[in-house]
Amino acid sequence: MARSSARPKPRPQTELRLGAWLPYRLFIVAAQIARPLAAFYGERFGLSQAGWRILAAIAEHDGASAADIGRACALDPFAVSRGIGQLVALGLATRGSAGRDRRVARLRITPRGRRTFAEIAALGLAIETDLLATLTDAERRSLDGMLGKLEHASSRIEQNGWRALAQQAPRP
Amino acid sequence: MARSSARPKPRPQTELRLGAWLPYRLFIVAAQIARPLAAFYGERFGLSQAGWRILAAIAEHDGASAADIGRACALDPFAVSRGIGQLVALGLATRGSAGRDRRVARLRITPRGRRTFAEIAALGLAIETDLLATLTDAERRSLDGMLGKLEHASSRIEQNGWRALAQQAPRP
DNA sequence: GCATTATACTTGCAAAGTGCAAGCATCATG
DNA sequence: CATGATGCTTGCACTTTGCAAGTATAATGC
Repeated sequence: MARSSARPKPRPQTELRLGAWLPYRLFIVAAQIARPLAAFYGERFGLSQAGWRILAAIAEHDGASAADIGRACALDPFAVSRGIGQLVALGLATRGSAGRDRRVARLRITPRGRRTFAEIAALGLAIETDLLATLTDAERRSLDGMLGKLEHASSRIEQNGWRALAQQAPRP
Repeated sequence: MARSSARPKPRPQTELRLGAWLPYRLFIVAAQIARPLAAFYGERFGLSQAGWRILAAIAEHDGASAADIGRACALDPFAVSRGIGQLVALGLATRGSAGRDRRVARLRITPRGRRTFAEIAALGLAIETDLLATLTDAERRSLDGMLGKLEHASSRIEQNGWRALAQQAPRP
């Protein structure tokens, strides 16, 4: 534990207050945004969250494999497979075969899928614009870099698991 | 992507790329943090996410009612009731009755609950410290205000529902 | 006072989601 | 061409969630 002398360096908070705890605050924002959007694509198109994410992924990378998609939208192979099934059943995507290796799926978005995506994306962008509008210019400029760092750090945390964290946690 | 021109208006992004879309990025960070912590309190204490949140809430506001807790940690009454049941079953909290109105529950944390909370909180704070350590001083200073604004904006978005957003979304 | 309505929380059950073992088809290797 | 690896899918048990209905208590109206 690094204790710095003169200035208040990275605050070494000693108690955890839920409402002030960074992971909780991030979770709340993410959840509050996700719910109305999920209500929209759920009611309107019968899509699950996985379905929407995969649709966005193939809208961007048409012809991707299931593994590609899993990487692009942080879903495990089971969730990807089921989400694809949903998209195919709804007529928003088609399963094809990549030429060389016939094990890998080639996911193609249909015209209907593209229209559906555009409709959800419009709402999604409206939400993003709305959120960004509450920030100052300076905040908007710093947001991207901060999120990048947080993504990287949280990815590392997840990778290492809680046992690694238990080391650096002060003994209770 | 970020273009500094003469017109510094909020960028009107026209396409949605999942990996660059603010709600998705927030979700990923929140999920990547939540998973290892949930694995910890799940394996070690048999707590669910709701259980952990409620435990944190009563550690901070001992003697709160179920409704208070719901407000404090963004859970609906059903989830609160079940979470409390879990905490009581694990011996981490007790259900009592508030004097005046015997409908409202008075949730008290037990000594065991407090020790459990301290142990999880230690990990939680280690995670937070870890995350904050990747940011610059300036970023850390602006983070709190930004999260406050995002919390407020996302709360409003959820309150209004998707129908309100559909108005301001560009027609697809 | 006593019926009616409202509040605070709980319970039960069905639907949806998740995790994981096992399966199938295909490809790569010795 | 047998063996094992890979990419994806399916089945099944388990958990979580959403919601209707239930219980107990309090407040309100007549």
